[in-house]
Amino acid sequence: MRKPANAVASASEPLAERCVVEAMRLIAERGVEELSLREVARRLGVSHQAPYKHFPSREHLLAEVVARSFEHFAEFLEARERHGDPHADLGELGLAYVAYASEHPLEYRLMFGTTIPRASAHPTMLHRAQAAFSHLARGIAATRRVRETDEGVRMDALFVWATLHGFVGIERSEITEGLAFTAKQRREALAHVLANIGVVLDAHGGAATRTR
Amino acid sequence: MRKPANAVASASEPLAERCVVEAMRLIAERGVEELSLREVARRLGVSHQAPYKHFPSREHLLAEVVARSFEHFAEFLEARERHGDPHADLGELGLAYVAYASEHPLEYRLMFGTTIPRASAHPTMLHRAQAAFSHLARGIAATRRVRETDEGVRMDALFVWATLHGFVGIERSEITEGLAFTAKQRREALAHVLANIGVVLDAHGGAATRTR
DNA sequence: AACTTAAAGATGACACTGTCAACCAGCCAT
DNA sequence: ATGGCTGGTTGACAGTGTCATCTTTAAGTT
Repeated sequence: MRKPANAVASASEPLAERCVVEAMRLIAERGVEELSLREVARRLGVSHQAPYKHFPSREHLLAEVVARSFEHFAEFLEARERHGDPHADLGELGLAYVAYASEHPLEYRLMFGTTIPRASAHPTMLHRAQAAFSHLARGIAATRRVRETDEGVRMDALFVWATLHGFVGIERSEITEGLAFTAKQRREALAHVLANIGVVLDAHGGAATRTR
Repeated sequence: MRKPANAVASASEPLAERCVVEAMRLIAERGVEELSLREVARRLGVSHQAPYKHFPSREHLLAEVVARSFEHFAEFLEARERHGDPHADLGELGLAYVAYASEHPLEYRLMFGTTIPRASAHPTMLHRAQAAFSHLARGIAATRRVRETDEGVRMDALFVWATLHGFVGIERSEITEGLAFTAKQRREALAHVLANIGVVLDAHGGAATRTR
């Protein structure tokens, strides 16, 4: 139904796919602001108008790239944990979240930092985000004796997500660099934030994640 | 030393000031992506190159606008609280933070959502951000018997900031709309997040903020 | 087999952008 | 008076997204 994620953009691939791959590469090289349909076409050795046969506008191509990033993100989260113990799994999930943001800053910034594509216009993107959220809610619910749809679980999931998201967002925005935090302190900050999350989950549910 | 913040951009103002004001207006109207130095110049009835005498590039003008937003933000936070009780003040600070993001979404998004201007290149912007941060740290320190520069206070300030920032970021990004949260639940979510912050601060310092 | 049709791609044009270069009016200090 | 600096103008250039208009090529239909 879909091409495998590790497919290489060879000349035999359909142009739409090659456009997406090349766009991601271009963003990785020069940043999302520098993404240009013409440059994509140029690198693909194709006329500057060819991509328009597959994407109505630059924004639509960007939205497709963002959707891919969400997919990649979900796969990344899925690939971790599985320790058997729900509490440890939840801790691993938090670490994986931050690790992804740290290892793939471009894609993370694409997903949460890009204001260009209005989410409501691209439903598949929302669907992917929803999947990631219920992943988290499931992890929290597993540490208690309640369902994933439990009100408290959903509230706490929102809290955890907000905290992690906010942390990487602030760290990414280079503002902390102007705040006289050393590199060591920033690493400690992550541990501190995760520990605080543990405190909250501990207070609301069963014993929470251990920190390190 | 500085023009009053509510100054109107009349023709008698220096051009640099008028550029900033008009840029903010333009961003409010059409979004940050549509900001164009030429359009600013056009609306000011001045040549398209005139703004370049005051701002080396488009990015520098944007950085100045962001710096103003930080200033506005700090003033907004400063205008609240003052109840006498440090704990209540801290709670008010949290509410004010979220209120600002809700009432001035454009400026908030400018401050934290704009990836365009690399922060390190614009020191005044960083300085303003630092001021906002120490405001928060001061609020937390006031509830304990330690200084604003205390390590634990700074870590907790970072945590609080991250949580609030992440919350408004997620709420703003329309992702929650795809998550089947009702409007009432989202209001409750704010209270829940603030309460969780209170739990953490409570665990680390003196008795923390009350919720509602 | 001949003809129709629609898609995929190529060319060219237009309005718009940021930015570089050169030029010009004052003004202030020497 | 004159030379330089500051703030302003005009003109040009390379890029960009996007619209309109071909050309080719492949798939169907009769």
